[in-house]
This record gives sequence, C-alpha cells and structure tokens, in this order.
Amino acid sequence: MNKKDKIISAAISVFRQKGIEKTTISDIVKEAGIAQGTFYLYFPSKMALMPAIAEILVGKMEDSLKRNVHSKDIAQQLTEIINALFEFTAENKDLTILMYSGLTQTSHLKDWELIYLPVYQWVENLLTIAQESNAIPSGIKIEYMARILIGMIEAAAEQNYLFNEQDPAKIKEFREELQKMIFRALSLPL
Amino acid sequence: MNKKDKIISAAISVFRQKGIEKTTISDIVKEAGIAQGTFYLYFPSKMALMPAIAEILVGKMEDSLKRNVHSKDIAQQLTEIINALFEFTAENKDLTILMYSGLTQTSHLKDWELIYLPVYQWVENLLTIAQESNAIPSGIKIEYMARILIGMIEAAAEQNYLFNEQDPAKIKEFREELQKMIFRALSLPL
Amino acid sequence: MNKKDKIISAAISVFRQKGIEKTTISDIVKEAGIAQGTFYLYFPSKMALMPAIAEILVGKMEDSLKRNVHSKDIAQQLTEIINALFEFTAENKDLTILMYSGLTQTSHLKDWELIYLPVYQWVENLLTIAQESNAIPSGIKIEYMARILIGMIEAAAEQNYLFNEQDPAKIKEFREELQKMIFRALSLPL
Amino acid sequence: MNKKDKIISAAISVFRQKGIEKTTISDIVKEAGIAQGTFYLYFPSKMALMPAIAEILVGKMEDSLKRNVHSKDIAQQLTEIINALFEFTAENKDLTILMYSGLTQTSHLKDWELIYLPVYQWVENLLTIAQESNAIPSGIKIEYMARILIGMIEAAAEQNYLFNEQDPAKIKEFREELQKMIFRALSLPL
DNA sequence: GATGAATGAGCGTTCATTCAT
DNA sequence: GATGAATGAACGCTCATTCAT
Repeated sequence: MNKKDKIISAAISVFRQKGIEKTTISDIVKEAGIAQGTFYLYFPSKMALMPAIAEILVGKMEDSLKRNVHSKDIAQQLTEIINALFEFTAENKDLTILMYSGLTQTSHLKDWELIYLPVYQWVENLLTIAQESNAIPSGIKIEYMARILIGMIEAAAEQNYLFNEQDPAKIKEFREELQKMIFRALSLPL
Repeated sequence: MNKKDKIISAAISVFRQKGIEKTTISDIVKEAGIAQGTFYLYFPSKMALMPAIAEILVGKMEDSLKRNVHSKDIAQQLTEIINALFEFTAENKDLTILMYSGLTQTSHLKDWELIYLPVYQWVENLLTIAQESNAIPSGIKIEYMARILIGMIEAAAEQNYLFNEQDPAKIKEFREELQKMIFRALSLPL
Repeated sequence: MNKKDKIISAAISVFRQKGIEKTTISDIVKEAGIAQGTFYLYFPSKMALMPAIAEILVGKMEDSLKRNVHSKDIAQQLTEIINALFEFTAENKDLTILMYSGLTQTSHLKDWELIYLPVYQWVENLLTIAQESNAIPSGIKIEYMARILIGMIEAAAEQNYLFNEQDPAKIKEFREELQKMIFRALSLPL
Repeated sequence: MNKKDKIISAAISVFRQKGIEKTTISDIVKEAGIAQGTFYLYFPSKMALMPAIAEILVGKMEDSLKRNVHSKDIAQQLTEIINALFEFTAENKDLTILMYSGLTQTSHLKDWELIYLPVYQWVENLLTIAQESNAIPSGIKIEYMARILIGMIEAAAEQNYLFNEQDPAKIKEFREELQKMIFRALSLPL
C-alpha cells in the first residue's frame, strides 16, 4: 500500500469517526502512520481528498450493484437494484453523509457527475436491453431514465436511513411503494 | 430587524460568498454590523445557525410551490410542482448546496425531516384530494408517494443544476421525461 | 505604555539578542508579556516592525547629535558631529545592523530617506548659518552637502565599528583624517 | 559550470526575484537544476552563500572600476571612479541590497572588510602614485583616505539610487557637488 | 558524488471565546 | 443587552535536513 492510498484510507477512517470539520490533518497522518509533511506531497488540503473518497464510495456502490443484480428480467433487476441501494445506503450512512459534506464544501461538486457516470451507464445498459426486448416502452429516453431512477431510489433510501430513523416496517412499506411506482412508470407488471 | 435576524441573514449572505467552512464568526458579525460578543447571545456556534437557515430555505420553497401551483387538476398540479422545483433549484443553487453542507456537517441531519414536513404534508394533501376524486389509483399510499415525488423531483433538479451544467435543451428533455414518468406512475393521461 | 509600544520595545530587545531572522513572533510576545494573537492586532508581520524601529533609532541619533553639538563655530560643530556619530555607531552597533537588515529585507527601503530627513535638515540648518556668516564657501550646495557629510561620516564609523574591529588608536587616526578631509573640503582652517 | 557555481548563480537569481528571506533552498536547487540533497554537499545553509555572492559583487565592482578608470591624472581618475561607482550602484541595485541584507543577517559582517580589501588597495595605489608626484598633499594618510573616499562615494550613490528615487537632474547635481568636495578635500584644482 | 522522497520540529496565523466596561 | 480588545490553544503548513538508493 503506497503512501497516497494510506492517506486516503486513513482519512476515510478518521472522517467517519470525527466528521470532516473536526478532523485535522494531524489526525489523518497519525492514523496513516506517516509524517506531517508527507501529506502535502500528495494532497494540497484536507478537502482535496474528497474526490478520491467519492470515487471509492461510488466504486463500492457499483460493486454492490453488480454483485446483487443477477436476473435477466428487467422487473427483477429493478427490484434487486432498489434492494441493493437501500442496503448500501443503510450500511454506508456515514460515508454517504461524508460525501455530501465533502463535495458541497469544495468546488468539486461538478466531479460528482463524472464519478457517478459508470453507475448511470450500467443502468442505461440494462434499460437498453429491456427496451430492445420490448420489456419497457420504446418511448422512454434511456439516458434520462437511468438518472431519474438512480436519483429517486437514492433519495428514498436517504430519506429512510439518513434524514430519519424509520422503523423497519415503515421502511419496508416505503420500499414497496417505491417499487410499485417504478413498475407502473415503466409499464411493468406488478 | 432584530439582532437575531440580522445574524441569520448576514450569515446566509457570507456563507453564499465564502462557503461555510471559510466563513468565520468574525465575518458574520462584521456583515451583520454587530459586536463580536453579541453573536454568542443568540447562537452558541456557527453551525447552530444551520437549522434556522434551513427553515428559511424550505420556507422559501414552500412559498414558491404555493405561488406556482394553482390548478385544480392533479396532472397540472404535478407539472407545476416540477416546474416550480426546477426553477427553485436553479435560482437557489448556492443556498441548496449550503444546506447540504451545513446539515451534513453537524448533528442536525435529523432536523431535516422535520423542516421538510410542511412540504410533504402539502403534497400529501394534494394527493389525497386527487385520490378522493379517483384521479389517481386508490392503491397508492399517499404518505410515501409524497416523499418519493419530492425526492425524485429534487434529485432530478439537482442533477441538472448542481452537479452538472447541462444545456437548457437537455434540461427541458430531462424534465419532460421526468414528467411523463411520474404521470405513468400515477396512471395519469399524458 | 500601550500594547503597541510594548511590542516595539520588546522586539528591539529580542532582535538585539537573537538577530531578526532567528527571532520568532513568539519570542516577541513573550518578551512583551502579551498574548500571541494580540501581536496581529498591531502588526501584520515581524518585518512590519522595521520602520517603527528605524524611527526610534534615528530619533536616538538626532537626540545624540543635539545633545553633543553645542558650539557656535561650524568647525567645532563638525568635530562634535563626527564624534557624536562615531560614538553613536559604537554604542548602537547591533541596532544599526538591525536596521540595515530589516529595511533591506522588506519593501521599506524608501522609508529610509523620510526617516532620515530630520537629521539632514538639522545639518542643513547648521550649514546655512555657517554659509551666511561666510564660514564656508558660498558655492557649496547645502542640500547635497548635508547628505554627503552624514553619509561619509556614517560610512567611516561603520567601517570602523561594524565591518571591522579596529584597535582604538587606528580608529582615532581614521577619525582625525576624516575630520581634516572635511575641513579641507569646506575650506575650514585646520 | 560545476555544481557549486550553478548553486551560486541560481541563488543570486532567485534572491533577486524573491528576496533572501522568502527564498528557500528548494527554490535554489530547482533553479540550479540539481537535487535537494546536493546543495548540502557544497553549502551548510542558505546564508553560507552570502560571502560567495559578496565576492562576486565586489569582483564586478573591481572590474567596473578597472575598465572605467584609464587616465594618468588623479583628478580625472577620481572623476572616473565617482562615475563608475554611481553607474555600478544604479545597475546593481538589487544585488547591493542583497548584500547588505545577507551580510547583516549573519555573522559574516566581518568578511566584508576582507572582501573589499582589493578595492581599497587599488585606490590606495592610485593615491600613492598621486602623492609621490605631489598631485595631492603629502599629509594625507593614504590608507584611511582610500576608505573614506570609497565609503563616501558609495554612500552618496546609495542615497541617490537605493534609498530614494531622485530625478536624474538632481543626481547629476549631487554627483557634481560630491566631486567638487572631494577635489577641495584633496587640494585638486576644480 | 548525486539523488529526491520522506521527515517532523516548529513556525506563523487564525479565530472561537471571554469579560470588563 | 451590547461591546470589542484581548486572549491563547490549536491548526495548517513550511522547509531545512536526512539517508537509503
């Protein structure tokens, strides 16, 4: 593990524990086991770590999606995506908050689209296949739909896990309502 | 205008210019035209301003929704909501970013649900009326649907205005796709 | 004694002991008995102290000249000036070095002329009186002569006390030669 | 060009641009195109460069004097010396300031006398020849007079070019007054 | 001799916080 | 309640110095 990666993973670890604002570069280098000055050989500031961390988070999300979505059928695929993203959000609460915090605090907001691109493209791909086999209406514009779906599922997951501490029963109902809604929107049989 | 409100509006102004992290209490009191110590008579810290600012933001959003949604028809109402939220996001980019930043940096994340509640309830109300007149399917669970709708519209707007600088034509297409999707999801005629 | 003056006199004291470069602002505030942050309420940096210190040094030089030059006769006055400046340089070696160091390290070099002005004017005044009583040639341009005299006497003193550690006998000879030269230059009887 | 000379000339270049204090060894080695550690093979510190730089400066001054002083006559020689030193100061402002700064910041002040020695001796030689041919009074002590002359001419030049930005007409008058004064002091016909 | 990544002590500077007025 | 000069802990950051290659 090279110094740069040491810094990034140390930073993630400390940010999770103390929050971004209260984390000092001192904390990061201590956790990473390197010297103070070494940090600055790789990153000009604490906030410059954010895109690197965001990439790791989205990479993990991508992995999670790819691991959990096996079916051939678009309806089942969507269900698996919803479940995967809900689970991922639940498990990575602090990292997710970290990202919002980190990216909004810097000028790196625009990097977000780029970092998310692989996820969007992966969904676009699934939708294209579904559309080619007439599983979903031909009128749907894949590019936008992929973004809408990811956006709405994440928003729902965040409402349930981040901004609120719902009880599991309510979360289940929420997720089912979300799923039904998406199915209707894509003219899939419930 | 009393000192407390002076502080809040000064803070919003300075946060927009310099970002939260780089804003000092010194900056805020200077902008507010009050003495250094006076700040502490009203707020214990910079971050304690966040819920107050969030309320103002969501209040403005509510105003905007109420001003722009006039129709009786749920389909038209939804169109108006989409347009209003897109416009609101475009016009309040920096304040929106500010909120994400501010709330995620503190332990005030849970306040978010509470602050948003009036907006959710207002949408729930519209949906209830529509459901009662059979304009939308009776199976829909209003409470969740309101949250899903607000979440997905905001997510879409943010993808277009915050995380990306789309050209207007693409934004228009995105919004139309979003609208069609919502209509299908609620079994409304396109 | 107000904080600003405390800082200046503390700075002079520490600079003399440790030299400018090795003096930290920490040293200065410790010597001044004030808090770290207080320094920055009065000076933006260590070097910004220099003009203030230079004024004090030149002020002391002026005092010394005025205290030591009593005679009515220009020849005697010049002798007294030479003696006063030699003595002053010997006694204020470190402060003098400090000034060269401080002013050359910053953009304050041009301040020097202004700070020295009172000394030049005081000499100009003596020369004018001497010229009016025909003690020195009428062709001499007082303004330049004052500067030449101060410059050459200081240069001589510095050669003897700063850049070199002459033995007293040689310094005495040097000073006598200097005096004779100035007398010849002003057509004064030896 | 060997590494040592590379370092010296790089240092001069960077010092002129940034000033001594703000120049780092990193800057110097970058300019010199050598590795960080290599610097320490030749100099123990930044300030240890100063005598080497001073020698170069005084060497240039010597060259300039020898190039510009051709006449046999002491009166003309002195005029040429004055002109040469004024010109040299005007052209080497920043290097001269550098020297004052550098030498005063360190314990190398005493080196100055040694470095200047060749210049003094060269002037002593001219004066000795002049005295032997009775061009200047026999009472003058050559050793001191050489130092007085160099000191006063430099002081005058520095007053005009370093500490002040005189207009050229005034500088000319200053220089003429200086010349006349020196001529009178050495009993030379104007 | 030459390199340059890594070091870490120590500096300047900030700024939240206090409290006598 | 309001003030704002003063505080001093604590942070970012620099940069001279080292040493394995």
